[in-house]
Amino acid sequence: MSCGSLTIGELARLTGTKVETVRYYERIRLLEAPMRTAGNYRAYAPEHLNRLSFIRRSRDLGFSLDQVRALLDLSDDRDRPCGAVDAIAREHLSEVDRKIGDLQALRRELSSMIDQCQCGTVADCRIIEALSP
Amino acid sequence: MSCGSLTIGELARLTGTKVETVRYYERIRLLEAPMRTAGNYRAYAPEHLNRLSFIRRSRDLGFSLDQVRALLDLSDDRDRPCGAVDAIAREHLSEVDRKIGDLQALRRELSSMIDQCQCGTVADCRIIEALSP
DNA sequence: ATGGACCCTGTAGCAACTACAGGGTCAAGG
DNA sequence: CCTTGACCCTGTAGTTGCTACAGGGTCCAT
Repeated sequence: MSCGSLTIGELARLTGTKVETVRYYERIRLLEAPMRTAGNYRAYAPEHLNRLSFIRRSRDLGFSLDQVRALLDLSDDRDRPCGAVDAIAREHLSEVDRKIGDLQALRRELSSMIDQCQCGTVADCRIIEALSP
Repeated sequence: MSCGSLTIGELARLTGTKVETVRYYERIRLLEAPMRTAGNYRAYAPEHLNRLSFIRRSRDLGFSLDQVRALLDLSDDRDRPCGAVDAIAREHLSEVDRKIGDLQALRRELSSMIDQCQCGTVADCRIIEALSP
């Protein structure tokens, strides 16, 4: 596309996003709707590339779309103190910690279940037994 | 409810499930549809309680509904060798291990981001910077 | 002018529930 | 006997974060 603007496919490739996902982000107003060409194609400006990169990076770090929205809003207001940003990140961190803890507990249970399996018949399978009431 | 049968609410309470979830399990044919009373209420037998307890316990251990379905099928066939049960459990364990690894990597990134935050203004916030392209 | 790669809208699907709306049933108390 | 409130019924739509069509239009090179 001419004049430094990008098609949706180019934007998607540059950010490692699927085209449908870009349109989805527009629909839920996470990414601003771009100008259209004469043929009704979306024409993205460099700001859109920045914005979408930010979104992808946040998503890769496991922030929810609501959290990403909040981070985007905050990042636009350059003079504001960044305590709120910190709070979102810390909240997410403790969420991740909780998930890790849950999964580790689950892992212990699962693996002790598996260790007890003698691989005989289902009738005396310790795994089935462990799952039964 | 009389004669040792349970209402959906009783079954739900006994298994720590929501009533809607019990109905959902019936709709997707994970839990067999029970008899009905004269007033069209579901009347669950003790087998249903066993079955649902098994489902809940499996779900709590993070098995997917498809995996639970497979485990239930296997557990019904008492004479079959239990290798298939073991395989499902091991597959799930490695999935859990992968998730733990992913979350730990993510945790490291998040927490180093947070450590760098000086809590000044958004303009020089390291978290926003780390998320920006 | 025609082929193929791309783009458009709109809708439906995934997992695994959860939350109504709008009704019917049942048991206890007055 | 009647009412009240707790429970039950069906059916549908919402949640999160996409993904996958269907059925069309556009653009560019050959």
